Amino acid sequence: MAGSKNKVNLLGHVGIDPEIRTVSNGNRVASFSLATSDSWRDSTSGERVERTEWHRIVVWNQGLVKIVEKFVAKGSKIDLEGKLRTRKWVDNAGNERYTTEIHLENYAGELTLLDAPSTNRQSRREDDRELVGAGNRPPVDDLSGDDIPF
Amino acid sequence: MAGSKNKVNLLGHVGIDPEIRTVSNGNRVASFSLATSDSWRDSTSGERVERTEWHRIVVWNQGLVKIVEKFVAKGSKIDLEGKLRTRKWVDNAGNERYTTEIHLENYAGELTLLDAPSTNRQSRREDDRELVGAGNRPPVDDLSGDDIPF
Amino acid sequence: MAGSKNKVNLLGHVGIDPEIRTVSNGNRVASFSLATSDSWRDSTSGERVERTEWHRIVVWNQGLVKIVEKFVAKGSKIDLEGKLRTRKWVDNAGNERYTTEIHLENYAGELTLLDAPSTNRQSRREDDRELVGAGNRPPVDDLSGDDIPF
Amino acid sequence: MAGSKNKVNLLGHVGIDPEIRTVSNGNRVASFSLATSDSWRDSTSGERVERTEWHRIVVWNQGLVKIVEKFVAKGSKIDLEGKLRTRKWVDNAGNERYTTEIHLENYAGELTLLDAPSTNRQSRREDDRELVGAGNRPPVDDLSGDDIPF
DNA sequence: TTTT
DNA sequence: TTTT
Repeated sequence: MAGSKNKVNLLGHVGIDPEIRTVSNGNRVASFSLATSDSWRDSTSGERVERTEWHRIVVWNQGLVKIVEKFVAKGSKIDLEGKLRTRKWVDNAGNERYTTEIHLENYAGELTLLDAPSTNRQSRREDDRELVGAGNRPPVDDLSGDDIPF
Repeated sequence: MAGSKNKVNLLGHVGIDPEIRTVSNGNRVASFSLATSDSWRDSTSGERVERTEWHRIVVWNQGLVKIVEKFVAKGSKIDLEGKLRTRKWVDNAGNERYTTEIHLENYAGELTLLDAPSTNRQSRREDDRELVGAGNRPPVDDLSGDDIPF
Repeated sequence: MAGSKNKVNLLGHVGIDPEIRTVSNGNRVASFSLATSDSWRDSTSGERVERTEWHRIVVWNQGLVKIVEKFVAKGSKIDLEGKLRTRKWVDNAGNERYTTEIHLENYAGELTLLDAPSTNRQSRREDDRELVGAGNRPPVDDLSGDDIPF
Repeated sequence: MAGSKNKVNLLGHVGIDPEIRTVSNGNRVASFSLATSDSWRDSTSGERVERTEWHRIVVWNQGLVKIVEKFVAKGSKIDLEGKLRTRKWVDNAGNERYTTEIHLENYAGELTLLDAPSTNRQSRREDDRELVGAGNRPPVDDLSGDDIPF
């Protein structure tokens, strides 16, 4: 309504079981990576080339979090609609960094399940936990309810 | 067609006069930043809050580059459709970084001009040039024609 | 969510001041026509051709109805997102007919105002009323609340 | 580009094997019906209600016609993007009628196959032919190349 | 990290 | 006329 529009529509495969956290206002937030792929014929070699693009998905809508929890797992094929959001964070060396994510805030038509995952949500959440403290990754937001826009 | 989809639709204002470069295969590439804004009522204070989101746009389609050159300038209101692409680059300190951009590769319906810019493309390209070598910014691609997918 | 998707995105000009009616459950419904245009170069004559397409818009969301009432008029440029719905009706001769409309049911991101209308909603509702009983037009729905899906 | 936009995105199931015709300029055109479904909880009875919406799809792009011919059949699940077009025709009684269709004119990203059809294009074209001359249906276009906009 |  |  603000004379502005910010929409992303992706259809692809989920790369890993979704991670679900609880933020300070008590809401739960689901996040996962989604792969889409482009393919084209190389103009010089004439051969078929394929490139995979990975997208970071963050689900804020509480109804959708429940659906993700129940039905989305590694390998799931889904169609989703969200908005782009670039977050600033500081890495271990004190450098400012930016990570662009796709945020799902509304319920209506933002997530379409296109097939059942191979392993129906028998999540490897335990294994994943190993990764959480690790490395130089963008931290997950732990915003208080105050400044969450949805 | 590959059972996959990667589409972004943005409507907003251009933040700076587009920069146009020539890449090694002779093609020209236009890039600029686009602002979209979200507004919502804060749940605790009840006050109206607004946040601006900046997006990095990269135009590969040669027909669209011409249109950008002629009609798009700082302040232009446009609607565009492209695809998400995250590029890896290395900053001055040798760290790997990632920048997510919106790429416009096709002509059909990917750019809609919604009003005339205030200063009709009297670009400040000279001033901009100062910035090019500078800082810790993601470098522009200078891909050879071989690995450009469009 | 039902493994199905039905979305329309139009950007164009409003052809006539919106008509607002009250349906039997007390809700108000706004409707108007929107024009979009295509242009292309004719392959044989080489001349530029343009065609205007008219779309019938029906706004069910109560918040959007208020916005339409205040800000949308003949000549307004808007971007909207809705879903296709084909309604069956019977004309004066007793023949079954079908009319396809774009329905706006949700608030989020379904209507973007792109400029102020020339005549800021000084509606010609009186004149329009003449047309209501007339002719062989698709009747407006006067559904009870029971079978309205939103 | 013309300051206008007309896009439809549907994801659903194909209702019948596509029909492919050759028009006067030698091009082939594929057409079929696609079903999408909406479901919601009735506000008075509290029961789940579902409604199916049928869409008439017309494929003009020659590359897409080949893909439809090979891979799309009754029951196929597909995602498509096209534009709305309302055609006027005259029924047997001499009355003007209108039919709204979704036209696919461009190749890029307009058709995504989401699963294999049950009966892999063993079309019932013979049976379908019975229907062709029949009834009070909107006639298929047999436009000369001159006035086809794509 | 996904999938075809 | 499809599908879940």
